[in-house]
Amino acid sequence: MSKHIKGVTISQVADAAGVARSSVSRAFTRPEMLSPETVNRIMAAADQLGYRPNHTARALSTGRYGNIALIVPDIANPFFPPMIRAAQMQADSANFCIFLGNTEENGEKEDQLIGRFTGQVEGLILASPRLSDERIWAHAEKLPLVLINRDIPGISSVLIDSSVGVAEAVTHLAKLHHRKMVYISGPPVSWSNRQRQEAFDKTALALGVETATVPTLRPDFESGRKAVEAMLATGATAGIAFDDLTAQGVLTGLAERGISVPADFSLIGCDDVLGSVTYPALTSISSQSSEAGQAAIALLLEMLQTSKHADLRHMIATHLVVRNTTREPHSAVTSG
Amino acid sequence: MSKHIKGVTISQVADAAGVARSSVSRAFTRPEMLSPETVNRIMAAADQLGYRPNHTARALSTGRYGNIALIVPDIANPFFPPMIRAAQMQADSANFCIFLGNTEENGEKEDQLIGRFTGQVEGLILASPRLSDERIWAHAEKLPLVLINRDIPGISSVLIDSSVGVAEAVTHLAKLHHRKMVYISGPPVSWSNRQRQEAFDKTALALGVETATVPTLRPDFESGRKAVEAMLATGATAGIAFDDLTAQGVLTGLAERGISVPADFSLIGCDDVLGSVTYPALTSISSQSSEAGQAAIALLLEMLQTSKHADLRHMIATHLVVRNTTREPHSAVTSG
DNA sequence: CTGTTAGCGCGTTCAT
DNA sequence: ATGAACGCGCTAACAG
Repeated sequence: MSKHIKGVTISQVADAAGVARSSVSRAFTRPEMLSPETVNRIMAAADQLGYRPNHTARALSTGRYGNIALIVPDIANPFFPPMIRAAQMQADSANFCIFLGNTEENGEKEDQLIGRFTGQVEGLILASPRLSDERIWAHAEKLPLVLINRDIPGISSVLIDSSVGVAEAVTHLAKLHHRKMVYISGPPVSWSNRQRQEAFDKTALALGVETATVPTLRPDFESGRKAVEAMLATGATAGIAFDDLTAQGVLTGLAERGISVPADFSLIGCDDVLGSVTYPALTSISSQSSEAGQAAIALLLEMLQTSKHADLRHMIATHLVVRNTTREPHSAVTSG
Repeated sequence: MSKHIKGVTISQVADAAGVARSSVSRAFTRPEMLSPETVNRIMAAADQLGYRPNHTARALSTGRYGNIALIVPDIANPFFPPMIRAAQMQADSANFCIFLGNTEENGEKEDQLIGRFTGQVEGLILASPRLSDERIWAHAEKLPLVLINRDIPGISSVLIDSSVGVAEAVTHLAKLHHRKMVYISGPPVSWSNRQRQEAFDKTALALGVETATVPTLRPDFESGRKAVEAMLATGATAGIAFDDLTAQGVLTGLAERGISVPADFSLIGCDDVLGSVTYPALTSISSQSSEAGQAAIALLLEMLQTSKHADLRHMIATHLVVRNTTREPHSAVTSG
């Protein structure tokens, strides 16, 4: 019980205003219950003393913490900042504060962070969690939980349906006469990755084009760069990367080997977070991560106001944005 | 006092283990005070019931919240994510949680957020605050506070000293024989902006080159794009933008007008957060925002452990990274 | 309308 | 080594 910076308490205000503590409390939460006169007197005393209601004490008493935790694998991945920003704004408008957690793509750290948040959060948002279904279920049992980019029965989630976009991408490449394509994959435990891989395989099969898959360690620039060798070894003439960051790494790796894009190799990214800032401007599968952030908070707030364990779902569409990293392969007959 | 999801309390564990509440408390905070035997018994009962100490109740009792608030103007600005990430990791290693606040470049919102955090954080980190010195002083009086990119007497801060980098940039351009340069400025209340503006003016004056300044509304892509017209009207042949985002907007605005970089105009950014992903690869003034995030938390933790209102300072150096957006102007005599 | 009384869940003296 | 009692700052019943 170390003495910290003197926080003005409700009692001091009560004394100064000559009323009971409860009246001060009411002045701040239910002013309509008090006579305007006393409210004024209390408020005057309050901001003259510089009183601010103590969030923690209030939370302990009401059971409502007014906080939400948002946990992401990697803040530095450009997919997340817009999501975090949107979540922040949505939470803000409901007077909620946001705890941010960064797991470094690590499931254990995720668990650890969640533990640290329990007892001060009303709900949890897990974006692209790397945790097992079982662990997530366990957490959802103790706390309202909304997932982003992960589909688990019985748990609310916001899903970016990239299957449509991936199908468009594969079709686009097939139309350009690519006969063999490679998928540069993301984290194996990532739902988005599995979804993209499946859409990739399925569409390719339907169109009769050959496929290959190259794994990466993490969805980032370096992993993409390092994947280039294995990627080229597959003999594919075009590739779709798990995300834009990986694609950007691939782009660099190819340039380092003197392989020019799109002349010698066609590449498509995912998430469309780099916009047209890469060179060549990256063809990518667009999703709105900001919408996901906004929707997740909205869902969670809705769950908080009603029954805890609703199983709501919010889908977000995707589509292909063609820019300058795709073209016909050399082997193809120039069709016009 | 609505009944929420059954949180296992210390009393339930105490009953289950057949001991007093205080013993359970001790088992979690001062195990050495108890006999190993009872500790075991308590722990067994605890994690059999799924008990987790309530962060909030503990905070109220000890006065130590274990939380820190980090407030930034715009999460989506690529300067901040690395900073946030580093801050997060540093806080993590000290078992602190991080509240994230996004002010949308708005001073009032900043005030409002700080208010919402009081009573649940032990300290505050304000990154590139848009608040007045007076308001910041007021806050610092009630709470340990560390600033990033803002220099106020008596308040601890982490400063990215871009004056060296800016001087290098101006010198670099002058050596290329540019005779008139323009500074595309950032938010007027931004300390970094003032610092960069001053270094720009001072160095230019010393080198005898003409200068001009063009204001922008916000440090983002759109503002940069819109500033191009005014920028060109100055007749300058080279420009230094407040940050990379603005520079990127300028780059696009120039391209839209058919003005090629660096052939027709030379451009330098600040922060070096876009790396070589722009085209042409942007020459920029490098700073390590991640170091700032890490240092700010370290400073704050240090302040928490000692006297509250220390006035510490941490400087971070910058330097020019030359890439492909600078060249001699047409008017210059080709020197070799 | 307003004051009085009980807790919220936990840490911490003070006894034992 | 352990238990009983009090308080952190605030909200919420219950009176009046």
